[in-house]
Amino acid sequence: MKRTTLKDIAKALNTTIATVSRALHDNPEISDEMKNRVREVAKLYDYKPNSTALSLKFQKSYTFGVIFFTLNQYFTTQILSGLLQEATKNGYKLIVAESNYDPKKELELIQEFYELNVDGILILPSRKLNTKRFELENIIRDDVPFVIIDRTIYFEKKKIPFITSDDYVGTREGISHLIKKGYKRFAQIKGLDSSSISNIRYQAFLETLTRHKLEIDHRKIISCQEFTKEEGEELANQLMSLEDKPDVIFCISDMVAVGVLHALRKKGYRVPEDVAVLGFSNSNICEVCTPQLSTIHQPGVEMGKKSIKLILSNIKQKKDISDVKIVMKTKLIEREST
Amino acid sequence: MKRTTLKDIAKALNTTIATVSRALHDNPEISDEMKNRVREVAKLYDYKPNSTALSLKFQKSYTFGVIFFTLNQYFTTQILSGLLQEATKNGYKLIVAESNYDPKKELELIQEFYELNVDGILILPSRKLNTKRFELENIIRDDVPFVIIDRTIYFEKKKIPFITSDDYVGTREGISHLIKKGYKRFAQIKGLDSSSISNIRYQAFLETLTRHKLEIDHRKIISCQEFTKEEGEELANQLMSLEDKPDVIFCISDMVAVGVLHALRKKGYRVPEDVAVLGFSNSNICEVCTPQLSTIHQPGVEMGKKSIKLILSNIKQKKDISDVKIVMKTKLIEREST
DNA sequence: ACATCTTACGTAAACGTTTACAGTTAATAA
DNA sequence: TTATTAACTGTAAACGTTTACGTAAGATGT
Repeated sequence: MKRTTLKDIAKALNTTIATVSRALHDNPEISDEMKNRVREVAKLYDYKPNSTALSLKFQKSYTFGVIFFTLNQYFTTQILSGLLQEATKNGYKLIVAESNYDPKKELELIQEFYELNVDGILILPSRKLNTKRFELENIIRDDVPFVIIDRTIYFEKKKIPFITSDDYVGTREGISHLIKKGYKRFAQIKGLDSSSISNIRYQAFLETLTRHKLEIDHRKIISCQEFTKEEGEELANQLMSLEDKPDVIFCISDMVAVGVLHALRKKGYRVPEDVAVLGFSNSNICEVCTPQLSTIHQPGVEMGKKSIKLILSNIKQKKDISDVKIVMKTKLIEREST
Repeated sequence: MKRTTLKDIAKALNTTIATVSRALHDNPEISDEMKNRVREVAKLYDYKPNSTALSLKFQKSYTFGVIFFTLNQYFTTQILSGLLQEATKNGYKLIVAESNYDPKKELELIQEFYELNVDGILILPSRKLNTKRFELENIIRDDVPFVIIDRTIYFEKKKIPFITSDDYVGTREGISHLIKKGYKRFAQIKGLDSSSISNIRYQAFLETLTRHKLEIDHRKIISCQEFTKEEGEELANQLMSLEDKPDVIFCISDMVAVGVLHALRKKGYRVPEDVAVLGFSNSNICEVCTPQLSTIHQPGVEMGKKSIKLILSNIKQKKDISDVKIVMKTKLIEREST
């Protein structure tokens, strides 16, 4: 029942593990006859090298650690799929962990990954991790590649590569398209101020309106916390109770946008005639809701793949990736809600 | 930059690694003075035991391998969440892999997991793996616990524990509730005949109708393959083109049900007045679509947790789990579509 | 005939741990 | 005084690999 080892094969052939190891690696110092005998026995015994021993020997695990703030979103699972595809394709495994938005847990998980001798760490940090940026910076080791996905965090001393979607351009395209359609009174449901992503979209929102000489009404720009449908409903009601009601509600996430749609329907507003609603991410719910939700597509799977490629370029080709900032193209997806 | 090892500490204190190891394990044979000195240096050097070395030594990795047929469904990611929570809580890691419904890949991944010395394997098998049951049976090793999630596969010689949701009772509750409401002409969109899950729901569907003396119209029972929205639309159209149109469409998944809803709306049928639609799983899309989808809740997170508990009961308490068949309660969730 | 070079294999150290067993010293008992 | 014991620490093997180095035998060159 025990796994067969080099020792077993050596014993069977009355030779040493060194010879067996070399034979299996097709080392030129080993005679063809011996190689054949070794291979035969190896096959017979179904020999498989012990990867733990190899890890110890070579000080690498062929494993990446990945931390998600949640796996409960379509976008994050798309990233996971991309990561898995590209990792397994290259002979790497993924140890997956979920931080549930807890920055302390995120730091702990990073520590744990180091103790596991992972060959690299990828993280989708929660917004809150930004507040622990200093701790994060101090914890990150220089000898294990580190990649930040879906967020941009800048540090004092260290340079850490990140990979995001081009939310700026995505937002600009979405908003300017709506402007062209004649919408004028733009509202935004953004995230908290501590979120880099939210801020980028906010900036793009503001600047696009400004460039088109549209007035910006700051009472129409509000923040949500949990990104839930319920919150979307609540905030939509809040927005529609303004005297000057918006004719566009640009949301931080698709789920929030769905909440907005529901609230609008309940109040009798027509979408997209009275109010246009624009989501973000292009998750699977966009085609499910009524009206179907226009949104800005983030290429989750591709981001995952690219992240692995990035980290592998550091490991395999020894490329310095500390300066890399990958920004992946987004795409406006027009459906019924705009 | 290198990790500090026992050797480093030993050298610093001019002693041996054995003493250091013992001191760190609070071995009574070591003097308190030595223990203190060792601990001090260990702290100073930020010593962390090398888990790879421990894995090699103890022949365990504190790692489980998990195989998903897809991570692109709400239900499967819920299971993943549950698995992760319970695993990390117990100091275990998860290596995650996606088979993308490819039975060959599933078998390969299992092999790979064995080579990685995982302490256990959990799998959500694709329906197609059933056809490779023989290969699967032969590949499974007796010394590494194996758990099947969300599917029931019976083998010739081996006994493998599985954990599923009680789809039989769930279906029965759903259908009989609809019967009570006065619906009479039941249609089912089921999966392929090779799917154990689909068959259980099919049986429950038939038997519930029979018990209530309702006629079963086999033209109203059709199969889908990909479980997509588009397929749901197509099959709904097919069902509604029968002379004797159904007044209930019971679907194999929520996404299929959403497709059905869309098709019905396009054709002008009212839901739930003309046709009731019932999904399965209670995924996040149920509250998103219009009308909101009634469904049968499967406790994904709990199933994940329970799976880890099960496998740990084998590992830690040496319980024989080969006979275990866990069937978790489902729950009818009534929303607007019924 | 002798040095030299190949060829083919063995020895042993290393990766970082744990732990059975073997010392060493000092204290205690006879 | 000497044997016994207790308290502490060191030695070395083991987990399964890889690989620098050593070595033996035969082949080649002069």
